[in-house]
Amino acid sequence: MTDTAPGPADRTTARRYGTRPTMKDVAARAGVGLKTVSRVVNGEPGVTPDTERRVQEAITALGFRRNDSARILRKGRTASIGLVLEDLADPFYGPLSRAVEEVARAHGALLINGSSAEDPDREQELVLALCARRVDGLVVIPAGGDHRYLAPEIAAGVATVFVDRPAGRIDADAVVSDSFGGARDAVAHLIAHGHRRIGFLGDQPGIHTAAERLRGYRAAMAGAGLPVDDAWVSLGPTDPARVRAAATAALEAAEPVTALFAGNNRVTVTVVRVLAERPAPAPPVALVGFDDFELADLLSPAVTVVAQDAAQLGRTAADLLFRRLDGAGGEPHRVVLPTRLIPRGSGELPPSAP
Amino acid sequence: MTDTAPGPADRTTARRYGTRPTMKDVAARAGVGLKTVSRVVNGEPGVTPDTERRVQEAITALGFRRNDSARILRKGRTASIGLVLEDLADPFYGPLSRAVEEVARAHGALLINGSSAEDPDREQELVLALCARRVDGLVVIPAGGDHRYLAPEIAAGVATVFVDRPAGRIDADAVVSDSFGGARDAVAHLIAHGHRRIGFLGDQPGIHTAAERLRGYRAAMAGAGLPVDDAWVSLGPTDPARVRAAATAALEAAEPVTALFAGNNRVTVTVVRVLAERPAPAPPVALVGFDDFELADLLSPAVTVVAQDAAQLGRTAADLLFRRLDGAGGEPHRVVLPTRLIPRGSGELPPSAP
DNA sequence: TAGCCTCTGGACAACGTTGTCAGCGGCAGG
DNA sequence: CCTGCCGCTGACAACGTTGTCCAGAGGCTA
Repeated sequence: MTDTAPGPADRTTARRYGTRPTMKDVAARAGVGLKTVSRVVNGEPGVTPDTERRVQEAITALGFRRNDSARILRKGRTASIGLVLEDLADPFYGPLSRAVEEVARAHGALLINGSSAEDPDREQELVLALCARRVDGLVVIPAGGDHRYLAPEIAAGVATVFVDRPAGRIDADAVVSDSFGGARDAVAHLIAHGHRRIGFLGDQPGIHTAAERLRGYRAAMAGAGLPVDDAWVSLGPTDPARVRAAATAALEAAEPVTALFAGNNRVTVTVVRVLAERPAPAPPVALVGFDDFELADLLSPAVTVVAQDAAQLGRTAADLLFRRLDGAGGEPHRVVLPTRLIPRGSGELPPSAP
Repeated sequence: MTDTAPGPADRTTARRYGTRPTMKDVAARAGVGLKTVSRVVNGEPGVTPDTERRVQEAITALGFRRNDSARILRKGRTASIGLVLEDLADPFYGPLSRAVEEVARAHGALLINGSSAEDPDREQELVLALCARRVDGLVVIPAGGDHRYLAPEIAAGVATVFVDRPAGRIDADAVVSDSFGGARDAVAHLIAHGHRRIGFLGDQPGIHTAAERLRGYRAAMAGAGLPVDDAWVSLGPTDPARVRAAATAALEAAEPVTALFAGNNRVTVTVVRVLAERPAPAPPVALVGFDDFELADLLSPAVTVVAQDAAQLGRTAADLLFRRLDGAGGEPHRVVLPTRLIPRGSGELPPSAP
């Protein structure tokens, strides 16, 4: 079958379509040995300028490009790292991914990435596929809560750093934001502006950051001696329909909230929409969102947020990863990056009814 | 050196840290042949349930994971595609990248991506690195204007599809939006609302889409018999400082513009800021932006845009790529996706002075 | 019981590269 | 003139997997 494929007329260089020249071909054409070609390609010393020139000519004439799969197989290092995140299309992960890429690039590595879509099975599938590719290291934003499946890989030498959320049921490096503290600050900010009935709309409770932010919310409320009505709190998927329903429920509860704390940027955006769409006589509702987002300052009112630096998160994780790859040992690190409250107006609205 | 590394005490399974078990190890432990392990790992038929069980046990006991580098070397296909774009952190490219990833996933392929940062050299470096990895196909958002360096790769069988902008100086598949038509519609819309002095702020003129949008702008102006003042038009990098300066220049020209057409989402966002910051007595200025963006509808005024579907762009390109990989031949395709004008208010403001 | 067929399992080469090692000149010193 | 060394080059094995091919066991038929 392959032999019957039409090839170029030139018998001496006849190759099937899709078959690339190898160092052997280059060596034959240049009239040198295989290893000499390897030396030239890798810039190793010990090659006469004349020989080198002949090899270079053969390389360009044949359009040779070194096959890195073979190189990787031989050398054992792939010069690539894997990044598993939730959704590349989420504006929170774009900058994070880019930051990881830049660090990788500085270390001469390529980035292979995949979206888990917040599905633990898909996360595992992706991670193991990356391990099979023998990536040198992994940066993982966990979707699942159990990463014991990674233990053999880590033991085998795949450096792994978790970002945004810690690993589940194994001890591993992690770089996270201070979700608890940020959430507590956000809610305390609302309380300081006179609110007593504050709602919390968050991501799925299984997600570590969501749970931490809920904990921060409860801590702030408890700290101020305020009760929390079940109708004010809702955790779940961040699709607009669910968030809309949850926001509406909190706003129309028997004891309606006068302020909302949104657990991440997806939720915040939907809440902004809900608040903007309320019919005219509705009283203004205060809002603080976790995660900054573009144009938050140009909405009216501008949206007060607890900002975390996604790029910094990615950079820190990647730096840690490469330090591990360079041989840094020691116990797993847990790095916690601070968050920053940015008051812009929406969080400073007074409660509409006492 | 390697032999002096501390290893586990168990001599029978002693391996250097970082060395993984191979099929040979599994075969030895299970007491079967190498090929039998291969059969089990790949789910090939012809293995008794009992043998299969023994092999599976050995696999889990040793923590074996197939080395895909070796597999790739042997099989010739990598089941991975490369995506080279400008900046993963740009909200336009996130969804595009995700869409490409989903299509790749449906075909069992991984996605390796890299950001060119709009630097032609970096683009070439990335593309060639991906070719050396023997990706099966490439999706490229070109930064440079000359892709002749890719010709040997394409000839060697690397399927390549360009997205968002066509390839330069080679004939290749491309999937683009109708920049010219979209821009013409946008400007025509402003003209229909009474504007006669309309500015255009675009990306660098070397970028195909920027040039096309400029052409659309000029076509619409010429079509309405309107003159274009040089002070109204500015193309260049999209960093906020430059865009601010350009916008200010157009707004404070001898003949100030009453409307602005922004050439992409980065520019639009900065223009929105500039307009929002103008001191009170300043007359309102109409605005239409190329590219939709999140929350555009919630600004005041809401921003009228020419929307292009980034995800659709990516999906279409990836579909085309995999069709090529599945053997679809024929001349290079040029797919042009339509744009859609979404009136929201900012484009419908009347000119402030006749 | 001989012969044939099926089914399972294993030996071996090959993929394209790099590391090791040995050979072959030429040149300087004795 | 011989010895030893050095600079350049190439032969060969190995990396871990898969495809090809063959051997042996066992069951069936004649």
